[in-house]
Amino acid sequence: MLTVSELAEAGNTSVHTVRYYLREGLISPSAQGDNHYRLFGMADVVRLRFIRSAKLLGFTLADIRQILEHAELGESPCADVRSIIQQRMQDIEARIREMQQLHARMAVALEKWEAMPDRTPDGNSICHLIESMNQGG
Amino acid sequence: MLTVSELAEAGNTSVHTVRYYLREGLISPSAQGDNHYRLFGMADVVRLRFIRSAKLLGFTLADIRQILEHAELGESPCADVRSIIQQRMQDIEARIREMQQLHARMAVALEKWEAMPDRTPDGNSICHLIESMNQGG
DNA sequence: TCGACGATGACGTCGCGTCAAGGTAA
DNA sequence: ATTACCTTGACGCGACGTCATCGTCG
Repeated sequence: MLTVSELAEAGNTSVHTVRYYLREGLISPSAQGDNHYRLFGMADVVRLRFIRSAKLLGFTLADIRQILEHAELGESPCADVRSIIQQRMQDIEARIREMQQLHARMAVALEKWEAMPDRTPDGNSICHLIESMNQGG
Repeated sequence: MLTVSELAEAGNTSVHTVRYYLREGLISPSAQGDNHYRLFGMADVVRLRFIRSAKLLGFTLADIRQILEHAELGESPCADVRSIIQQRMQDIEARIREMQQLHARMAVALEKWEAMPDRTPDGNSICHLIESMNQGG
């Protein structure tokens, strides 16, 4: 039987993550020692590794919880898994596009600012560099 | 003099955002009515619009706080502004790369899974689709 | 009188990390 | 006795959104 830190090591993660998953009910100890220590077996290692693999593949913990619940009922979670990851891929694509647009705005600003002299703030503007982006683009 | 909601409208944002900035001390009311209402003038509108513009350019609120503090001391924040945005651009680039790598892993997984049949979980694996990614790539 | 607005305050988001105060193992 | 580990619990992050409860305006 493994302790929390041993389980964390076996699952290639941190004790904080393991404790968080315990709090959230994603994993639960297979046994309790007389000393109140939580103890885990190989099934728990398999489960933790599954959770970590799924996270690395882009599933959220809410996704993983749903998959685990299906699996515990003896149902195949495969259909869920395939449809969830398609949704997550679309999420990621949208976020990448947003960040690329932001990056483009930043590049435009920086290029414009490099040719502008420094100035102290006055009553009309706080930082003329930033305020210049409102009209100019 | 403007109320919170009027200020929010003038700054093209929400009352929640304005109240958050008030809590954080990024803006503060120019006056108080007898009724405890917070009242704002045109200088506050300028300040709020500045904050919103800077956010849209990719500055964090901590960045903006620093810029505002320099500006309030009468110093030019231009050097700060230019160096901060370069840092934020690097941050964004790193995050975009991470998300692109994640997206690539997801695409590989999905393609592999489309050819795999559904299966119910057993003692060895919770979801063979996800566990197949550990060894296979 | 009533609905839209104002105020303060606490809690949720996501996935942990950090810190505190204490008990236990070797 | 020391040190590293275990426990529970609360709080921090970023930038707000949401909900609750209350007072105020028109």
